[in-house]
This record gives sequence, structure tokens and C-alpha cells, in this order.
Amino acid sequence: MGIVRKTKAVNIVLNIFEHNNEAKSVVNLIELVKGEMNKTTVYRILDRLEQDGTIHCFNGKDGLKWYAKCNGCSENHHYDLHPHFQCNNCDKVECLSLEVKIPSLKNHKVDTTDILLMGQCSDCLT
Amino acid sequence: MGIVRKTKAVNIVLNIFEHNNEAKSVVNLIELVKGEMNKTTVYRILDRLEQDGTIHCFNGKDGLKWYAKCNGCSENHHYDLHPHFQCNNCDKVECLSLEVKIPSLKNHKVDTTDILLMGQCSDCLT
DNA sequence: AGGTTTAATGCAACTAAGTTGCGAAAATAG
DNA sequence: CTATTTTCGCAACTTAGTTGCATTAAACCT
Repeated sequence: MGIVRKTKAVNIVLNIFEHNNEAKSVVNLIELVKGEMNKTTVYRILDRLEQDGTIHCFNGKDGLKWYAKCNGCSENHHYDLHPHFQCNNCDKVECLSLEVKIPSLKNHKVDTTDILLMGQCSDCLT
Repeated sequence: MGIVRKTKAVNIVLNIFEHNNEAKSVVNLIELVKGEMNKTTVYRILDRLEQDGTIHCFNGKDGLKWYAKCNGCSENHHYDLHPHFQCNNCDKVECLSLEVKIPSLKNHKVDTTDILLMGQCSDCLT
């Protein structure tokens, strides 16, 4: 069970994810809402939103935690298997709506994947 | 330019990677050589071995740095594009020698990939 | 071999991400 | 409007990883 009360802080964080579709690092989120709430609160709200299936979590290229809005996820099912792209130049992360076929492994059960492509984004290529 | 001097500490670290083929987290490596060298030294040796193409670096499921021996890498070319598998139960990481086909993205230049599969390893399945 | 150069190490102090415990504040139920 | 219980703020903490500097030890040179 994730969010049970719609507090001011929860709304602020939700707003950020609803206004643009970009993934955000926790560090960046904390910076964005500095003055409006405490960093502990940010971590806790993100946890709860993730449990609800509202957002999903993954690791960026430097091992930092990133979050982005979910599309079609619920508390019980996380369809987070899409890859992410992070720009080596501007650090921006995009969710990619591609299917990446993972060949099945013998004697292994694969539950989730974390696929990060790195390179130059369209803005930084020009 | 990575390793220029074969010191006692370098040999200890190299030995660990040569003796078994498993990937190791930096945290685990520091624990393994505690008493024989300083953690700063471990980080610096790993940096240098990576520059030489002897080992390669990737992020584990919790954002920690992991290293494993390279196969066919050199200082100038890193063929590290193979995926890794990390067990959700015992945390062990394996290098997978599979090709994962990444569909090309328009307006993006993909330089490297970091692909982590997570689930149950063969030891933990039985 | 012995002395010199310079890479590598140890140590301590630091940075930054993320966590924990607890008392206070604020949603929501009744 | 009050009581209950979640959520928040704060401060203190943990842990991964980094930095600067003085010391040690490879390797190079005659």
C-alpha cells in the first residue's frame, strides 16, 4: 500500500511527473522541491508512489536512482521492462518504448531487467 | 595509461579476478583484501585495470559498482556490451555471453549499453 | 649494486546519497 | 469537532566513493 493521504507534498511531486514526461533523478527532484519539503519526505513519497505503480525506479549511468511516470502499471504488476536512454553529454534520461528481446537463459529465472543505453541525445547531437 | 608498475597490491587484485570468473562488487573486493591494502588503493587499482582493458565496470541492481574480467578488450576498445545477470536472492553476478540486439534509435547515437537481468540464479532455483 | 626518479600506497578527512528514529503536524474517519 | 493514524521535518547516522598530501617502493640508469 503506497499513498493513502493526498498531502500538499505528494501533490507537488505528482505535478512534476505529470507536467513533463522526462525521467528525474532523486537528486534533481530534491533540488526542485527544496524549500517546499525535506529530502526525507521526497524519498518517502517516491517509495509510496512506486508501490502504487504510479512511477517506476531504475538506475542511471552513475548508479543514481531515477524515477519516471509509469504507463499501464499497477500495484501488482510493474511493466517496467522498457529500456532507458541516458545522454552522456547532458545526462538527460528518456524512457524508450521499445521491446528488447532478451533470450531466455537456461537454469535462470529472469524477473526484471534494467536496460540503459548511453550516448548522445537528439539535442546534443546537433 | 593504466598500470605501469606491478606492485604487490596489483597482483593481489589481479589474482582475485584470475582465479574465478565471477564479477565482484567493489565493496566485496575491499572486504576480501582488508588487511592487505587500503580501500583507496583498491579503487585506484580498479581504475587503472579498467583503463588497460583488463577488467570492466558496470552497475549492480542496487547501484553499486561491480567489476569483472574482460574477454578480448584492450585499452582502446571495450567490448563490454554483454549483459549481466544478478540474482535477487544471493546477489551473485554473472557475465552473460549473449548478444542483445538493440534496435537503433532515430536521432540518437548509442555508444554503450548497460543491461542487467535480475531474477533467480541456478543455485538459488533448486 | 646503489642512487634517483616517479608511480603507487596509506591515512585521514571529506562529499554525497540514502536511511532511521522520533516528536510534531496535518489528513481523514467518525 | 475530536480522535486516530498517516505523513512530515529535523537531526543524526551509514555507507560508497573521492581527494590531498606525505611516505613507500617499483623500475630505470649508469
